[in-house]
Amino acid sequence: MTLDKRKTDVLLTIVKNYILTGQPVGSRTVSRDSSLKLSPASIRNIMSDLSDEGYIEQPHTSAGRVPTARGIRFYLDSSLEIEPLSREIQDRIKTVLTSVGPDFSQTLSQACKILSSLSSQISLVITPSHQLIRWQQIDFVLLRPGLVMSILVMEGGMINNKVIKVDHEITGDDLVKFSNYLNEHFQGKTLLHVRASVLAQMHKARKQFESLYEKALRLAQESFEDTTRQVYVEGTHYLFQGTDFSDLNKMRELFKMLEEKSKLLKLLDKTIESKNLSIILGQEQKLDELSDFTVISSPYSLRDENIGAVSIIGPTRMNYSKIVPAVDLTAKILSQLLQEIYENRPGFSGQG
Amino acid sequence: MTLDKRKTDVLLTIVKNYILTGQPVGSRTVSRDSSLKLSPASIRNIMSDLSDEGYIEQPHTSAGRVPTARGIRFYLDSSLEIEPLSREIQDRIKTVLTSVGPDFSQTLSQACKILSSLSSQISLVITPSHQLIRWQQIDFVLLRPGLVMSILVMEGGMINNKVIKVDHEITGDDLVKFSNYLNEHFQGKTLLHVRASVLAQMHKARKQFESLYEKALRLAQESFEDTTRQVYVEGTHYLFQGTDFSDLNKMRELFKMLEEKSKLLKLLDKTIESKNLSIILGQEQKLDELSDFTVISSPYSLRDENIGAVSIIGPTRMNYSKIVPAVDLTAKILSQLLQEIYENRPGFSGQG
DNA sequence: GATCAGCACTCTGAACATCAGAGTGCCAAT
DNA sequence: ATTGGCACTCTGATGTTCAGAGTGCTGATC
Repeated sequence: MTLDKRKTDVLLTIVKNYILTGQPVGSRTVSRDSSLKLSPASIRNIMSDLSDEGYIEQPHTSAGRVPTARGIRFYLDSSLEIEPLSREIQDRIKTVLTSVGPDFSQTLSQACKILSSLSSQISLVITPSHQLIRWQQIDFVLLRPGLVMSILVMEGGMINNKVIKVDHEITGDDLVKFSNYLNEHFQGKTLLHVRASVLAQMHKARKQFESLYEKALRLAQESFEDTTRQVYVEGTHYLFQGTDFSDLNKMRELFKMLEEKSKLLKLLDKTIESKNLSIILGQEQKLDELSDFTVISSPYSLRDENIGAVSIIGPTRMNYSKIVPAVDLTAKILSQLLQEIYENRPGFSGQG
Repeated sequence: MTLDKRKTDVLLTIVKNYILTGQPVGSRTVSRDSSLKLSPASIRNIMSDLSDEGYIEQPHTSAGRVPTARGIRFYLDSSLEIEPLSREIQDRIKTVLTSVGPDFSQTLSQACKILSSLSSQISLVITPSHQLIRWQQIDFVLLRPGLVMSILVMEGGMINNKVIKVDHEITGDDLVKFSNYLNEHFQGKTLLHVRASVLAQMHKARKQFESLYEKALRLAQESFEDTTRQVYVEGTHYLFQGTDFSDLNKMRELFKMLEEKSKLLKLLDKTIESKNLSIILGQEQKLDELSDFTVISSPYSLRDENIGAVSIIGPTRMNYSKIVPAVDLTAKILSQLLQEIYENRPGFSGQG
């Protein structure tokens, strides 16, 4: 599905102009802005072809052309030149992210804020997938008889708490034994792996282990549940800046979606899988809540494995060449930070 | 600032009608709807007086009248008849709130959700003020050398975590000593009190205590900081339902505010102080971000002391007689739950 | 055969006029 | 005090006109 030089040139001129102005683009504008020296009449012929091929469309007979999702996609794939971020902005992101405390979830929250303010768009950041991240240590604290808090420390310094109901007979000493046992056996594994092992062990447990360890495993399993995953959302008010789309319904749908964590997680988790930054056009994906919106998402990683993602969401018509590198850099810096924390962790420095 | 029977009657008719329709109310409508049997012409005279006294105003010369903040306030103070909630809805709130796990912050989050869906408005719930709630127990967990997690359990079962940087020399044994010391001395005090005591003790510490306890106190102080307070927000999309106000700017301002936790907390914390439910008219309070919006907020309590609040925020024109009791009841049930948890706590059941 | 000037045609959106409807204020009659 | 009547005002819907922007097509030109 390639286009010849002329068509490409015309299409890109249209897309760029549209992104800049938000208005349909006419043949005369293209003739003026394009590098090819053609009269509007010739341009019109080319535009007619592009319409037939589905790259652009007319809101009505006598309007200019507006790029379709396909047209935007072509632009993104073929010619998105990424403006390198100014040294100043790079430093700003870096200092903001390194200046927060030792709690990595706060770093993520900060990443969300800075990204939103840099891009003037809604920003989303998801905490690491429990499926993918390795754990480092688990602790249990007896809050009162029958109630335990589990504290799960992951590689990279992320921390997860959960309050769990247990038998009233379990004592603080039991909990220490539990955590020792679990730390010994499962350190350095992903939660996905741990959960599978736990289930397998529990199966065997009936014969081999005393019931104490059965309880430990059951407790571990509950701690690993995905309920503590988070989505940080910032900058919702930016949605009101593009006053151009009067379609309040679309906005409402979006806000509804932003409140449904599970839906957001499902969408963004998909972007973790792709190696690099991904751009999702709502129109293209037939996502009702996202029609007219675009998601730009880039995964962050630890030990070269993607575990989470930072994203922005905004109107299809946005300044990609400015925003893409911002999302990209934020993700990269997060990865770098994680790696540093990982390498400095106690007891592991020096060895693999 | 009382009004005679006739004026009162006319004003209330106007307010009720306006809340119902959102449209300016004319003299004929009032004549028809009001209980006094007066012709439109007479009504007009009364309305003219009400205008002069600032209870109602005209959008333009030939429009009907719209109540001012003052008019709404009069309605709220004088004649708000609260529809009792149906048994069904009462039960629904109760079951939702009692069905969540042992973590009280999840109960609060659920309260926010159910309240938003019941009222079809944006709902806000704030976690207990650290100034006001008493603590029950503190624990420390050594995450790695130099990094500690503090776990603060409050009366009523609320739990607060914080990750704190400490000296690398502090060991797990030290932490146990710390928590024993703190639990012994400060259990049952409010955090405000504890913080003051800690500061005082630290002053004396130089002479009387060994440096270990100085460290304990310093750690305690950091755990008590207000940074972990939360605001739950749900139902933002409901703001789009009243399509009538095209003023996107107002909406944008509101969303901006909803993202600023500190500002929200400041606003809502004030409502904790009042004994019962309070209604804040943005217009009345000269709150820029809230002009045209109303906040209905009711405190929840433990041991007859207000510690937090549940609220909804919506257009000035909303169904008060339906929403007020919903907010009220939600707060009451939360208080009840807290009380139950409090009374069942271990080691205290039976004694004061 | 690609290019393009020229032309007829279409559609939008702003400007303007018109008009019914809703509401007001005031006055005079009851 | 109450109210019917009347002149007045403002809004919002409707219709008309018109310039502007853009298109598609045709036929001449290189």
